[in-house]
Amino acid sequence: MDLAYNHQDIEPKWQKKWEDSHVFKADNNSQKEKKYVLDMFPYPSGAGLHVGHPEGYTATDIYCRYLRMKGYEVIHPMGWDAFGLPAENYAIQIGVHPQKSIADNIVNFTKQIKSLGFSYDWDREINTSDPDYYKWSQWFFLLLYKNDLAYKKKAPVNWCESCKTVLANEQVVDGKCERCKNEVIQKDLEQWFFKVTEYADELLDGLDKLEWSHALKTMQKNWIGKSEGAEIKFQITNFKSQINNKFQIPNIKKIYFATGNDAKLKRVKKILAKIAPDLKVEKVPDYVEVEEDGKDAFENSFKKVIPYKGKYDIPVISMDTAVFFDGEDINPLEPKRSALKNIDESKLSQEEICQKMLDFYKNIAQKNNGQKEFYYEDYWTILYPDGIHQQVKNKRDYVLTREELSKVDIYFPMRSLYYSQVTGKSADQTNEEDYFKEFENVSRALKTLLGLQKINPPTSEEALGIKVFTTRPDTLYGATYMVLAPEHKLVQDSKNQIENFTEVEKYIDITKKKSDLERTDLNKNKTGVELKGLKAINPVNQKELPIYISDYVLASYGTGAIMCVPAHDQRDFEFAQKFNLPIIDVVESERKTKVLIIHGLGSNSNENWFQWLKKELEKNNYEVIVPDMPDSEKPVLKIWLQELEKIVFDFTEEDIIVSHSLGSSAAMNLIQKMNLKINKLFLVAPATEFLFQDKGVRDNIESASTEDNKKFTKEFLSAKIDYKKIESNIHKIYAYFSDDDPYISLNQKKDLAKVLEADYKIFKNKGHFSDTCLELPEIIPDILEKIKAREANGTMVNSEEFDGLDSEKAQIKITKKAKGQLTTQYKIRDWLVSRQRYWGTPIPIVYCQKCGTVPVSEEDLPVLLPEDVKDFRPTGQPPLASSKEFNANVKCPKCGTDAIREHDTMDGFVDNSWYYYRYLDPKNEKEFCAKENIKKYMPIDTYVGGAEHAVGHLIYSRFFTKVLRDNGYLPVDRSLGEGGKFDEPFLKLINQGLILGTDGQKMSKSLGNVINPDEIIQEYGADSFRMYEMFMGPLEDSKPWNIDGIKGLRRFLDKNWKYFSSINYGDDFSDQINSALHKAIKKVTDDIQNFRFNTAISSLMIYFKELSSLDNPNKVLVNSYLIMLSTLAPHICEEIWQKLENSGFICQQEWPKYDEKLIKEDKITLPIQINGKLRATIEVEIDVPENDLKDKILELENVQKFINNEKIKKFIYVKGKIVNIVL
RNA sequence: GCUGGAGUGGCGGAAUUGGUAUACGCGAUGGACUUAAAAUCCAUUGGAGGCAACUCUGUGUGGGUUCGAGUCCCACCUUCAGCACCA
Repeated sequence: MDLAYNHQDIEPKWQKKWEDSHVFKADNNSQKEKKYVLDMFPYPSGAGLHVGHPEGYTATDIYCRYLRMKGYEVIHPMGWDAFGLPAENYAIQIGVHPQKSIADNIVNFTKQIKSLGFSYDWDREINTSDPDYYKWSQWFFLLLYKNDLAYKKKAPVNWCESCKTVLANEQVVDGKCERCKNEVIQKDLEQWFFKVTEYADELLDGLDKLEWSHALKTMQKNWIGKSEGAEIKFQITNFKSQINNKFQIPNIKKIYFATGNDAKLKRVKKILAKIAPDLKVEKVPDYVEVEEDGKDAFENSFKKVIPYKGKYDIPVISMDTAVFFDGEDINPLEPKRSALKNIDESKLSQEEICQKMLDFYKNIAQKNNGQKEFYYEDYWTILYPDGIHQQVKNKRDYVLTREELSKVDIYFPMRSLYYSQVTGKSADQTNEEDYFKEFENVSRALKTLLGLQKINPPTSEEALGIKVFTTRPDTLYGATYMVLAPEHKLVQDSKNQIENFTEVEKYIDITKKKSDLERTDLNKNKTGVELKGLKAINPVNQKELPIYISDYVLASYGTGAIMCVPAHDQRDFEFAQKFNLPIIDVVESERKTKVLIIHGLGSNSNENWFQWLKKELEKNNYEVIVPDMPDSEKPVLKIWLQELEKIVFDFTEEDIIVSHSLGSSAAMNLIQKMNLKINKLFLVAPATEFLFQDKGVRDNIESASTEDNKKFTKEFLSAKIDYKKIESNIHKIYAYFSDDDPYISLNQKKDLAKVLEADYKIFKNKGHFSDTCLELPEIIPDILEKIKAREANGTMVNSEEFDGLDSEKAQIKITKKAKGQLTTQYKIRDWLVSRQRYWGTPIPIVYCQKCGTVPVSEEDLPVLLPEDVKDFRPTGQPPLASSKEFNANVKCPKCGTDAIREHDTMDGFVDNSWYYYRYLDPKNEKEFCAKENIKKYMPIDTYVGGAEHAVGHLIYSRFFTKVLRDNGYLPVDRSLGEGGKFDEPFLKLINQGLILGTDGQKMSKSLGNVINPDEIIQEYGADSFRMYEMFMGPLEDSKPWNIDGIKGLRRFLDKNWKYFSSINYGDDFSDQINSALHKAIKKVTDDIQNFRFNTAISSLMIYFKELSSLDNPNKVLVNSYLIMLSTLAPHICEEIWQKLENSGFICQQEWPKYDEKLIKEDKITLPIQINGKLRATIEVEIDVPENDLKDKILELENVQKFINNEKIKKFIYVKGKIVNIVL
């Protein structure tokens, strides 16, 4: 055997041998139990591998090698997340095509990764930028599209007019473009989204069953951001809706309206004339009224329509007008005919009838197990130019089931087209003015109809008004105004109603220009504009509320509008202060606010204005404490503070301290010492250390005080005060001075007020606020002044019949009264997947003149990314628009006419949301992955990667997996019992920590502290490198790189090499070393299973130290050890294994087992404590009984010494652990 | 501001979950080998005191629970990460 350990020979040699023998190949047909261990695949950047990458890879590699030895079929693949911006930016900079640069980078990465000896199954390598791969990314897009989970909508983006491009948030600096310094605007652009929000609740609940770190789970929880609350609608007074939106109608030129009712026709025509003047609306010429004779007629007509749907591909539109049951009309607008006919409707408002109807309806649905829903249907068809029509009408007693409804393309309620929700009358009887009041509903329905989009049926409650979401419906009586997001639809819709619209528009413009940073940076400084001319009505007390717009309300959360309760919400409070809006308390604390009054030198509780103030405040329900301070003629600060601490120990941020003269100094010392956090501090003629900075004042004190006074005052005031701390602990400080105060100069007043940021008042002729000052009325409003919102729960006040109720209990009751609904809101947004970039997966959509947005059919996938794009620079057009190849010969998959391709590509996160499925079947041309392979290997048992993907990749992947589940692509999971489907891709997830630079900072090019692994592997070898990275500390922690550390591990391997070069298998064996071996096996096995490699290594070192004292060690002692070590340092162990003339690969050996009996020691060193301090130890049998032990211990010299003839109170003996003698 | 982590020698970090604090490694100091250096081997290494046996002290700070606390509870300080007007 060679004397020198030469890693440069050994490592490549074994890497080749492993590869040639396919030892790490995962067999899809294996009968062994599987383990899927996955690393987050890297983006192959030009910079190459960085010491952070191999940390996670080494951990999984050790774990996989262990699992294989344990007899599992381990799948452990590697691939490339190759699409992404850096390659494209590189292309812009250097001019190398991304295809080329990525291919080069992959070669380099592969070389680097392979040099570390990882046990990947390279046959499964994937590359997301490979057409064979992204074909299936496109397939996923179509899957989502089919499920209504992919949609296109306008979204605001940062747009630079001069560069003609979308900018990322980081590229916007001070509201200006980073490059050209032009102003950046918020522009609405059509973007593709994935509806992650649909699964928000499930993504949240699913977290519970995952073995992820607590930190990561809470991160996802926060990101999803569920909050429970209520949706409440505020009606708007004097609102006249304006028609100011003209819709683009791309592919419908004429509509036939099938009706016998001329009033309806007239109404529709009128609306369409305004929103789509070019569209022709006609009555179906050969229209025949269908008899109103019940179910059969409707069903027949319904059936007649369906074939047309297939034949001409006509969208069939169904409209709900009322709810029916068993032939009984329960249309609330026609109550006489309804199921509610026995209710005396004359006493009920329309809304109340609606509520009754809804309850009635829910009741029925419940009786039917929710299976059936009941709709009364009117029926429409719309026709393409010169197309065919069919129409069914007015089947008043038909019960339409959900299945039937599903045959219809578009469904939406359109009651308002027929019945006015304002007047309750039918179309024929409603005058035009009333009916335009409902324009909102009607035009929306028509817009949907003409745009051929599916929408959710609006609820019957959704008439005019502002809907808000609130988590505090209990505070509804305290709402004093409303705020809309500047982007709120109502603002534009009520343009003509708003008297100050120019001002409003200006504000909207300004907020559009604000970058996100600006919007949040200035978040204390609230801005906004009132919408003059509009008022909202509080649904519980009918009070009129002003409406504002402000950018502190986000359009993208909740309903984009809020009710504002300044008394109980800090943000609303700040806004209300600024705009002078009323603040009404509706939730009161159960505890009285406390006020402590501290008197000054030589004074007491009865003097001056204190008792007066006490009485005044008690009238206002405050609890006032005025203590007599001890020895007030000769005050000692320490003693005062002791007294005061007893009083303020339970003070909260609600409470107040009023202090006078020397008492102010005591108050500040008290606050500082106790770190007391209170609401307000009043400093009345405060005597502080400032006093002595002015000679004039010093003289004044000299002359006015007795000798005793002087001495004590000086002492009292000499304590240092940390004004900054006091200022930060108190919400507001008030300072009162008098112009003729003999002790305090004007300068001090200013200095003190400034340093404390206090509100200060200067009174006339109040002296030192002592003898002459009997009352101080000015203090009352300051004490009563509200300076922050009280957000806690409590008891209801000012809330009519709810007064006295617990605020939490009032939530549901008040919501009910407001006719609101309990709802849930999420912070998570739909996932914007469009990128106006080249290097990504093309979105498989075409736009057809006739058919609109059409998905590319599956058999035409992949839509290839063209190679003839030369210029990647953003020009306003996405790069794909400039490709000839890409845009030639595009036909509509539906009608075959010319069409235009979607030019945006997809976010790279789409590609990597499903890659772990592709590994299971990387070459499959028919499916993204064969079902049986999913069944064999999913879900992933262990997933290791960086925490930076906590909320992106990990949420999106979970989302994709849930979509697959809902579409039947996931097989039953054995571990979840019969019929159980797995729907979480990553059961256990481990985030490796960062490896920091030697300076303890994050590695970055600019800091020049990046460590290149190549050189280190070159010098010390992959085995040393792997072991060092694992030995640095817990995998999940961040820790700095230290080159000296690796030397220690190299030293350890050198010692191993040297030792195993010098020995032969022999007979050296003892119970002691055998016990050590079994201990090591147990520890290493446990540690590897729990990814605690640092301690595994340390126990191997400890064992090796013992082993290496044997000249001819027993074979088991050596081989068990080598097998364990080989997971960490595979190359050197293979080499030693071979040199010791063992057969086969060490990586294919069986993992050693341990015997619990051999680990147990019969003798231990028992520590002996006296009064909890270690005083002696004793060698004993492990389970020696107390009786045998006690005397022995008491005889020990050191024990005797410490007991020192004292009585033993207690003798505690924990078997096998410790003895503690209590004296 | 909110949420979640983390604070242990000169450094990276251990501590069987409440039972001898500082395992293992690095560094440092002393010694051996060497003409010398490197490498290697041996010894020492939390702080203070003592010739020594040994004693006191010590896990961010201050309290508490316990026979016993790095570990549990309360408050605070520092630090890292994520979110950030989410109604």
